[in-house]
Amino acid sequence: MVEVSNAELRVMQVLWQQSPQTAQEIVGQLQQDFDWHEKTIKTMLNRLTQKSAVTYTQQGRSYLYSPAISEKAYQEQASKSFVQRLFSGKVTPLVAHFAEKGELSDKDISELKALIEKLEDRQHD
Amino acid sequence: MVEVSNAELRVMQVLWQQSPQTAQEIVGQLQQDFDWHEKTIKTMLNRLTQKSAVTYTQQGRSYLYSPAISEKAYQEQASKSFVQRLFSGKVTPLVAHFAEKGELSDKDISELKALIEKLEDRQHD
DNA sequence: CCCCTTTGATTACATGTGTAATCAATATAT
DNA sequence: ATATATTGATTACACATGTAATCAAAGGGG
Repeated sequence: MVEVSNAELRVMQVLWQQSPQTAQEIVGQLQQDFDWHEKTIKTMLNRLTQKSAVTYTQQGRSYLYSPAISEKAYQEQASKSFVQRLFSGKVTPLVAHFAEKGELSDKDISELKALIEKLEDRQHD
Repeated sequence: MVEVSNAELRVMQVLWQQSPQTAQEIVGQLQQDFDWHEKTIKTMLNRLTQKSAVTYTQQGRSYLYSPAISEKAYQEQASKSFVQRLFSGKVTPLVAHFAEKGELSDKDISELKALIEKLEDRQHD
């Protein structure tokens, strides 16, 4: 399983949003949100390619970068291991925390409700 | 916000389960689950006290350790920042992943349902 | 053709983390 | 009292991470 650090994740997210992109484009995207030096971002791209989390194709004198792992796959893997570590694999307590802290909007609640109903239907198989 | 590493979290969990405990007891607990050297665990206790995640009271020649932050507080803080980082703060997509992967038992589903219903009631205020 | 710019590659360096070993103070056994 | 064992404190060391600077190769401008 590819380990992506916190800062590296930001780079992945830019690539998940759109790919392929040149380093220059990626730097542009990230600098809209973070105060990161271009060199710093290049280092991350380098490390991400080394970990095979990002691939590239030569494009003239520069590269075109793409994610090598999908956002969905990453989210699933990371969520599972997070919930495992903190909640012994149970997701309900996590949701309960959000609920308790009033972090759920009405929209969130109805989405969750819809999700649960779909799951209940599936139980009747 | 206190940053607790992965390995350190294991120590915290032992203390959350029961406290206070001596280093020896903590080592005993952890070695049931992990192949960690006693020295390693002592180091973690030391680092945790330095970060003020764990407190202690002198007990003769040794210490009695206790968590300085509650499990609940830690879970809340960590969950919030995790969901923020990966899902822009939305918890539903995380639950959806679990659902999709069949990680939810019937019991999980009914617990979630009960939770949602309670939340809906609250909406009627 | 030669110099400057751009781009990825390499190197740097402080701090965190996993994983211990050694040290120093103290209690204990003989 | 002295040697030993125990306990926390200090030191060690490799690898990860955040944050860049420098290097080297390759194009572009004059």
